Amino acid sequence: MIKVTKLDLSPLKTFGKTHYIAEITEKLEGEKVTLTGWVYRKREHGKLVFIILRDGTGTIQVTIHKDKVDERSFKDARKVSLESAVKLTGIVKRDPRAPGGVEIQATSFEIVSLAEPWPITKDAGKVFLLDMRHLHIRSFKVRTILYLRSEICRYMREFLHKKGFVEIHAPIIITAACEGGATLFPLKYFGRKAYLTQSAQLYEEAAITSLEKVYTIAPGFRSEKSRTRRHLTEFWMVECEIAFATHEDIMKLQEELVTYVCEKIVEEHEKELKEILNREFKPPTIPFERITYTEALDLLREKAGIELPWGEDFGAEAERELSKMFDQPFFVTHFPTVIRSFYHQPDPENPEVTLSSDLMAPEGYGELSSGGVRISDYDLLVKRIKEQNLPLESYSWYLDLRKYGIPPHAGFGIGIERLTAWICGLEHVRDTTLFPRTPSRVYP
RNA sequence: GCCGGUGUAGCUCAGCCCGGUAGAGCGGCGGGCUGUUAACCCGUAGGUCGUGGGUUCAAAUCCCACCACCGGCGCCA
Repeated sequence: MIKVTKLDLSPLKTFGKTHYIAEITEKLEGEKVTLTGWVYRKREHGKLVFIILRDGTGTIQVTIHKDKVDERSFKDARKVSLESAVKLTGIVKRDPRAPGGVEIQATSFEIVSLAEPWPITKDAGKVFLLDMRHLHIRSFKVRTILYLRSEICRYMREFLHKKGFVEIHAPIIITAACEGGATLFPLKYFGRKAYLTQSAQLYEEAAITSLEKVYTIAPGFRSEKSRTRRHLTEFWMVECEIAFATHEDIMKLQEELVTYVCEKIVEEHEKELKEILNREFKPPTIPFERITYTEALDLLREKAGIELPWGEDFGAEAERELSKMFDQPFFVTHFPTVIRSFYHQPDPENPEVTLSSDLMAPEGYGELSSGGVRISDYDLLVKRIKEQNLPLESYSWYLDLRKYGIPPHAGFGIGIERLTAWICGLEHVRDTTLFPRTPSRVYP
């Protein structure tokens, strides 16, 4: 039997129910309870019908004997189809034959909403399940992932508020690229060109001059035909930006944040992780190892036989191999200036590299976050924008910030789907989303 | 955008090489069963074989084109 953990079930009970399934224990033996939910399994045995009832908190076996309920209840129980919404009343009974040792012996049973034959069967393939995503999200596996994603976000907010961060909401509709290179989704905006944002970062850089430490949990959009298990066209990030911060400051913050989230997940949800997602997960310990980009190239050459010229970004294989060399998250720092976005601050000691870092997950999961120090100097920023052939006029307000007292500042963005996929041990980031968006899928 | 693969019943697939009346399992529907654990037993319905063209007496099968999707690469969170 499945039971969720750490969910406060007391505050809201509706529709006449007396309990949620997770609350039904041996201690309630003999008590009369009313439950609502969905038919998860059904087995008919003539005068006896077994129903495994599911609600948002778990499952429990219900027995409906012909002789112990009224005629209409028994008729409903025989007729009811999988995933129909139902309401029932019965007595809690201990019975070793029941899964979990406790069952409900129904005294009445009522169909609230009769379902058509359920299209999802044990043979369903992954494409079909995505087509049926609106129905498949009822499964315990999907439910658990979506729930843990919610918890991951809650823990991130919890942590950031403890650290004095202010949550802001940056615009989703924008007029210019946040970074060069990546393609934006265009849209019509009353006769003008506008786009969907790919990052809140530039707006956060404005916000820190008011609120000092800000973060946002928001979607980003990339119109790239990426066909990988790490990309979606619509994805969510937690992005932090801090005034008067150094590169080391944001790396420390990231390792504390990620560790906090992982510890809380294991502390409060290890059972679901193990039993439903089959995931053995150990929270990382601080500090995370830091290696420079140049050291990473050496490691790849020595340990994986992958030879990359200095100044070239890691490919998928290199990133995966590097990721497998560690057993907990680690930072790769000081990426070459030529492969980083225009806003990254070059290292004053060696302008060939930037004060930037990617946080990498172990086990082949690869990049979780990307961050660094932003350029505060007006002239340098103009130079970098020109070097990357970006339209200067698009960035005029962003450049303007550099004229009006912007301090040294730094920030980072963590991919929520990637973090969730790593913690839950999933193969594909799309499995962490309610309705994934990929180049080939905008429906359902 | 590039490389590889797949497309046949509601679902998962076989049949294709070697052309000759379209198959299985699961699910559905009808019936039976008072202890099942994604029960079991009996019966039954269900198909423009991705689309278009070609070869042939005959095409799911051979040829050509196109489309859709999957896996990987590139791009990145």
